[in-house]
Amino acid sequence: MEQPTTVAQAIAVQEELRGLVECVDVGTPPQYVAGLDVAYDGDRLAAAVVVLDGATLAEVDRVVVRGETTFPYVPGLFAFREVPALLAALEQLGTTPELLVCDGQGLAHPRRFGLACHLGVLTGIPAIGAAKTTFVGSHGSHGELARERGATAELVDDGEVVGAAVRTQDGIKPIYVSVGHRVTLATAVAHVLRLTPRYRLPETTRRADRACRDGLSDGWAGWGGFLADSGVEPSPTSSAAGEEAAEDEG
DNA sequence: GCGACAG
DNA sequence: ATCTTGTCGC
Repeated sequence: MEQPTTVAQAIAVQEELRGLVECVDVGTPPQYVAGLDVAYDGDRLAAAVVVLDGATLAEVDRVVVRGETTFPYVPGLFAFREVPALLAALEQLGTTPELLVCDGQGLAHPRRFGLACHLGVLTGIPAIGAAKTTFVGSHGSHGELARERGATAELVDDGEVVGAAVRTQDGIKPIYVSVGHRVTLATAVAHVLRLTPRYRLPETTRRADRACRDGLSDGWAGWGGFLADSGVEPSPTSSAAGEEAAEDEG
């Protein structure tokens, strides 16, 4: 039952896989870090995986696949909408990332099995969730997080610490980080801070967002199901100068 | 009971 | 997610 059709089936899958989440650090600091995101245009979609060098944040690989939606957006079942395309993109990758930075929640989910947990468990690759807004839980009463970059506050839901609000830049809205798989919350937060030298969102997320969005524009010339446009191509459009107007937010 | 609800 | 220009600020 890996490709559920109904809400009940999807919830059953989450209940079944949630027990496989590992909340511990494994391996060495990642050399390759991947950002994943999906963009939509009606029932069509483009999923992107962009791999960056963990130390320099330079892009080393990327894959964009296009296809069609197979599951509607249902709060709490978001993963079932994005996972098929993201897995297809990961398979096309010529590199093996050691960390997946997902655009959504990990354990900060009503059933403690958000997108990051789902992708982590299915791939076995350490994964973290980095969301722009909260889904469950709050941090208000648990001490306001300081205005400075690096400040954090526990994200608590139903008396349980499910993640952390993380201020990635001075004086800007925090993002919400949670464990996906094979990582601890502290390590997940550290990774996010290393990936946000300048903007609110991780570089991985920003690059993946741009990639899948561009993938939607590039037309649909007779696709045959998750066709991929991949490889390390000398970025023709985006260059060094004039990239100052790019803001985060969805 | 009513509203809120990752992207 | 997506609809959307100019504008304020560093």
